[in-house]
Amino acid sequence: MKKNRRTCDVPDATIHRLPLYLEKLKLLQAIGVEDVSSRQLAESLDIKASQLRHDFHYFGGFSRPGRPYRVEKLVPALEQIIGISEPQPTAIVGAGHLGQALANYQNLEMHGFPVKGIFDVNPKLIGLEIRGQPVRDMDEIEQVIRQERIRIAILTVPATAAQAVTERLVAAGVIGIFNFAPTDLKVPEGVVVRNERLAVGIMSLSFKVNCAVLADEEKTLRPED
Amino acid sequence: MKKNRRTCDVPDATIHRLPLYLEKLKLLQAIGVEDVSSRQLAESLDIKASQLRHDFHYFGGFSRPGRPYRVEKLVPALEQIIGISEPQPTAIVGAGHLGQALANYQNLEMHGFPVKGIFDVNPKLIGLEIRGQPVRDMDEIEQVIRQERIRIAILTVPATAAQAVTERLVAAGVIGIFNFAPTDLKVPEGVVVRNERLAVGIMSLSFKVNCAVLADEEKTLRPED
DNA sequence: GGTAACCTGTGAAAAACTTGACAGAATTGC
DNA sequence: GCAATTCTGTCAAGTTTTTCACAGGTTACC
Repeated sequence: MKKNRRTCDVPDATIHRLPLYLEKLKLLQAIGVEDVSSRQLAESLDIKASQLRHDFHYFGGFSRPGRPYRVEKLVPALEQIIGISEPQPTAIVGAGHLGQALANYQNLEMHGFPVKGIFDVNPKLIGLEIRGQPVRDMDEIEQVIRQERIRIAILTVPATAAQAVTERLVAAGVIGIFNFAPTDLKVPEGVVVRNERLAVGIMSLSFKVNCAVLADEEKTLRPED
Repeated sequence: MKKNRRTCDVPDATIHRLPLYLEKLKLLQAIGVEDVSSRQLAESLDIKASQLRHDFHYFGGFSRPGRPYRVEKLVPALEQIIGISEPQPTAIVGAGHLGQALANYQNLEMHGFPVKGIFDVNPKLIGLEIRGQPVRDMDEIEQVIRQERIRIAILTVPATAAQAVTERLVAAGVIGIFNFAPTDLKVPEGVVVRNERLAVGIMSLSFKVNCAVLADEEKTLRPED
């Protein structure tokens, strides 16, 4: 039991670094780099090599000891760990400005999340084509989710609609929700939600900016320190 | 010295929770709630009350002991800590799909970040009006930043342009950058960058989804556990 | 006025995460 | 073949963050 669960018993902090590793490795792969040591990779990401090795250690077997990592092996290994060895068909629910922007964001597909359905309730948006996909009526959502075997949905609907839409998504088989609506979602066990609050992001930036300003003012006032 | 620095010597984890507290408190304020205890507020955010009190303790003086927090006091206190007592004029650089989506996102202004300039190099976009603001030529960026005293910029340009644009922004006086370009920025000391990588977000979601699926499969295979 | 019910601030304990240190493996140069 | 170098896996130490526990303040009710 323990052994099989291994890949999941990983700290959040590590999980958030895995995509960074993968991105950097893909970049290296693209320019033809074959080997990379923990030190090189860590330095380029501005973290400690020991941390990187520690992270990889949760999964193990990425390299023979004594030799650097092989980019060619590491990329598919990380892809499998992250769950994108196979493309993960993805739905975008809510075709407002943000939904459209994400649907246009070609990197989504490049990273393993091809958009297989875009949905909205607004008749004015239905039928609009975005990168080859039509915006569909919400009525079709269950059918498309089942047909395309969509497990991940990106939620860009207004906060007021978010919970109701979530319930439809979950009922139809979605088990991962990337939530851009500024509200918390209640989901049954086994369904994963990741909240992406842009307002929260810019506010924490603002806090740090404010601190930097205060520190600077202080320095100016008392240069003797 | 120490005393004045107090508000900045705060763990990152706490910083990221401050906006959540503020948001929830504003919601409470809107429905007329006057008092809120650490337990109530914490529960609604799905964290421990002790953590909330500990977070507030970094700043101190939010309440008289023995009595719950006053929403009316807490909201402006948090706004000041976060640095949005006064609206923070903000620029959006890059008026592609994402830039436009953010410019349309009225919550930005509601949260204290009025958009005072939208910029792009693409002549087809220049002149387009978004919520009362025209998309301006990048040539005007220095002038507008100085005139509007913009300190925070949202960067939604392609990765290839990001570093060059950053340098112009910093030279003109921007000290906080909310970076949506999938690349790391080099900035001088005193300038704060927050990277918002959508691809990273969806990949960590995918990892957890994948784990949930594996755990589920395992349970199905060996129900005796 | 006294007691019970809440409440926060605070410091200490516990848990989680990061970093340092080093054993042992592979390679390179001689 | 051997020494020097470079590398990972691993565990222990160090640091940070979260949680617990409780002292002391306030109110409400009897």
